[in-house]
Amino acid sequence: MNERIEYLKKKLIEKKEILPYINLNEKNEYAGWVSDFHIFFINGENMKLDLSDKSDLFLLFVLASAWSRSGAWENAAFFVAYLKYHGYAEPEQWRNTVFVEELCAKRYEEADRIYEYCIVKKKTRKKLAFRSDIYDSIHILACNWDAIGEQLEKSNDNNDFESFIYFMRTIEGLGCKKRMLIKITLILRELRCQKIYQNIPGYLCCVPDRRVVQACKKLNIKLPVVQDTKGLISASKRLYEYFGELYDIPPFAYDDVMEDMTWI
DNA sequence: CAAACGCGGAATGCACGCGT
DNA sequence: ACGCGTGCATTCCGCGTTTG
Repeated sequence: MNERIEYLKKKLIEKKEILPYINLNEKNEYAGWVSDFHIFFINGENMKLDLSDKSDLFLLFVLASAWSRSGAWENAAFFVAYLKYHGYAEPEQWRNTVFVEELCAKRYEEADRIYEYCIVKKKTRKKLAFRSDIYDSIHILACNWDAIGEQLEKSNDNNDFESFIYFMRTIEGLGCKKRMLIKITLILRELRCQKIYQNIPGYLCCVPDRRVVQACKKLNIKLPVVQDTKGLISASKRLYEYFGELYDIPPFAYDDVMEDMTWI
């Protein structure tokens, strides 16, 4: 393994306090993105998802679907905070199409009001937007919620989470074009980080998004191109070989961590 | 000759500036 | 204040090209 990769890992750990999305535990393993959103509600509570809680688990899937869309990542993060704060996190609610339409109709004002109850250290952007098409996706998630839960249990019992990835791929309407792809491993990563299921292997938990792919090019890591489930699994496997319990975070953070590197 | 690769663009909804 | 056009962001996919 080349020294640039070791340097990146070392720097990442050094900068973990500065870069808010790097949530590491005391062993310097990744604690998961949803373990801390770095958003505080006005009642003093910290925005996070406890995945042993049923409705928080639902919100993890909502986040993954919202993140499968284009647009600034803050939009998806604050959208989930909005749902959590208002208690809009029950699959039963989202199966009701009237509820979905009503919420979708007031998405502009709700996005504008977010900073009335969400406090952040540093505002990364002033304007937030809740995409209209994710509301339908949440409805689809809610309608498939029982089957998703069964598939999770089955995968854990059979020690086969690849079939969970394939299953998620069969659901239409959760992603950018049609179906969710690379954010499926994000779901598994968060579940593994919070130790909700015992049999999720680490190599199914790395997310080869655009940022990660570009950093890997700079690091001379040959990442398989992700265009289907098979490619996703092999890319995730490769990332895990290099970064282990830090998953995809080092290449994700590449630009932020290596900005002061002078010896490329 | 099938499988893997990789580029470019479709898809989608919002941001932003401009003119009226 | 409002509508319009252009550009942005990101994922996912089609299809031609390379590779073993």
